[in-house]
Amino acid sequence: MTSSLPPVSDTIGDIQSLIRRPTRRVTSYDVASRAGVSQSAVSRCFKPGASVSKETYARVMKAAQELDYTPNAAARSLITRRSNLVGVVVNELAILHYPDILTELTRQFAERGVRVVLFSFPRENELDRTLAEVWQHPIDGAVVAARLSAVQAAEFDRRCVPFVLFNRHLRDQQANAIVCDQYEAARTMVSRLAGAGHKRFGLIDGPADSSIAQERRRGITDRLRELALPAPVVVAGEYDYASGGRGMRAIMDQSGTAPDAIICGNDVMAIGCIDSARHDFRLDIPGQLSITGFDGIASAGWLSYQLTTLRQPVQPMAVATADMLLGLIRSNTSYPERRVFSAVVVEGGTARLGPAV
Amino acid sequence: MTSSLPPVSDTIGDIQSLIRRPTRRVTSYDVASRAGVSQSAVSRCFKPGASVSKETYARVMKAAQELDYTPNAAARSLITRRSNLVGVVVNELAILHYPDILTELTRQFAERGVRVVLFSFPRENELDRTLAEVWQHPIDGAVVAARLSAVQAAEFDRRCVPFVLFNRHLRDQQANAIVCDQYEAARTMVSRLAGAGHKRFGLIDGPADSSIAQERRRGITDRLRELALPAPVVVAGEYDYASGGRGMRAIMDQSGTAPDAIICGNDVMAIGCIDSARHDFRLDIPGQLSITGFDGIASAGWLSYQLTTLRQPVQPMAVATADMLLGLIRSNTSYPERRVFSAVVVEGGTARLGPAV
DNA sequence: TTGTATGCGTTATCAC
DNA sequence: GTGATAACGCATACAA
Repeated sequence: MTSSLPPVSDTIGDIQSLIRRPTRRVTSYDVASRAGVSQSAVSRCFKPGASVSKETYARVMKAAQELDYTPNAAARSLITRRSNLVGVVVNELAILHYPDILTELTRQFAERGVRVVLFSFPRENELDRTLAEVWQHPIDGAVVAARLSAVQAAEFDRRCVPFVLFNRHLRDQQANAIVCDQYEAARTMVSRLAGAGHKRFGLIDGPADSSIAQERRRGITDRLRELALPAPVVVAGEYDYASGGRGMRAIMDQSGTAPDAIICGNDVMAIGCIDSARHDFRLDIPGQLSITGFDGIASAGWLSYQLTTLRQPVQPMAVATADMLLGLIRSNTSYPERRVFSAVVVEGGTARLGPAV
Repeated sequence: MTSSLPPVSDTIGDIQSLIRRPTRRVTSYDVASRAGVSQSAVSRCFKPGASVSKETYARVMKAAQELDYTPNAAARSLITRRSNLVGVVVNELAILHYPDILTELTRQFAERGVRVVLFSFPRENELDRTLAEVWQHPIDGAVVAARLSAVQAAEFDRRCVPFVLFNRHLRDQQANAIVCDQYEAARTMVSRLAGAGHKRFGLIDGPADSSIAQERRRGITDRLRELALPAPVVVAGEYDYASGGRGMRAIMDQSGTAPDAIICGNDVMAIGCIDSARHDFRLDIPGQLSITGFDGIASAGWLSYQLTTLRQPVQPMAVATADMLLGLIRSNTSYPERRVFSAVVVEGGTARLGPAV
């Protein structure tokens, strides 16, 4: 054991720990010399399907443990061209309002030996800056839950970074995507509400730059038209709690009276809408007014709300996302595919619904 | 331009995009030959404070843009020993119940040119497995929002991975940490409640393995004792919504009647507690019962709750965390320091409080 | 300022 | 099964 090797163990609370020693990193050579084998033997021991004899393996592992050796990730990925890291590009608001998605994606990737690097951006128009960051980091692929332009998508291809869109489409272009069918979900909700006799609808819409909001809105208006019901009163929202209350008041302002039902672009706004309907207008929900949301977040189930909503199957979608992205990374080929999941009606207590068809 | 260079541009929707070409990556050599300079010149152009002539820089950047060149992160970090990646080790539940922390940390690190790799774990006893993952990845440091044992902390030191504890302590040992003073916060809340005349207290405690819960509990019992008030009725909770309702019912079971005030280990449980108090027991909050929480999450402010709670200064804490960790990474030295922030009382509408001292 | 040469710590390709 | 040896793509010391 030469003196250039780092100490094997360290006393806890040692004075040395105050000043971090510029200790040389433990490399596979250190392990090799300690175990009395070649460096390549050490390398093989850390590769899953390699051919090493039992005893060599044992000696190497013993030495490795004594030295606290872990293969250098940078060196490894330099040669394997794999970092076992994937980027997740997502709006900050999405994390705050719907953390389930990030949590589930992280879990699914982790179960497959891959870690998530978070690229959150505050506003959709800062996406370019965020993407510039993405290229600087050693990721094998990316999950993109953001409105990607054709140019931005092309850059992923040029840089050979496979990606899967999460709940987004690419206009006029194929791309791998995992989506929940927002259009169908919206139509379903309208049908169920209409089935219970609701005729006059309000809509607290999501942000203009949200493609999800657009699809939900389109589904609502299309279905209402088919049912020969009047077009909804639409007011703008920003997906946050305050937007729900503002939207409720705006609808009352415009209509003078409450509609039969208000469909909100997401659960958080629906909750804000309920609170405003109850506190500001003393309305009985769902007696005088039905209110529904989209997403199926945890707080939608709280007793004070028991929101009637459409739950996105987050877990299956995350599984599909991880499988698809890792498939792309491993196979290197891509036949663009969209996997479409359906939302599930949560029959809460904030809306009168007709029977499921 | 030799044929081995990747194509500069690509037609969108091209059939080639269906089968991802195993194109060679663009390296600094490609840029160098295109710009007619040496590889090291290219390298220097991508280093902030390097000495390069205006024209060389311009030619290199032009070539780089034409080729879509980005320095290979793995190769760079192999030599610089920096990945510009930090790990965040955190419980999944924390993300779901309090996503603000992760969002704010990610934002603060991003503003400093560093990205976050997420290491979430489902249960505290799976931390070891998660830490094993941490060593496999090229991170420059870590934020640890988990109960670290002395052995686990020592491993960070041995592996020369600087870390900052977030809202945790290390028993009998110094470590860098950013914390919110939970003990003080708990005492403050008791004082304010006692100041309004509350005498009989209930506590819906956090999980046994949560050090935050322990401190909050200790603050509560200590302050009650000092005020010569009876010890609180304590029931266990798991930090989730259901625990709040269960806790409320358990307290009623044990006491037969409602106490004057129930302090909940976090906001989510407080919300569950409020819902149960109102729905199950028809209690007026805060008329018949005061209920308080901890954290200051977004939904605590919703009209249906307007929870009286203690807000953790998440943003300043995240700033401090980023500054401290990056300082440790850059300086390589460490004089263990704790930066302690105070929680702020949010005078909501779910508790009668005495005057602030 | 610029180019040459070297090394970072692995994995992969060979002979043996 | 094992050990030399050659990449991987960059940053940097040093010479020019």
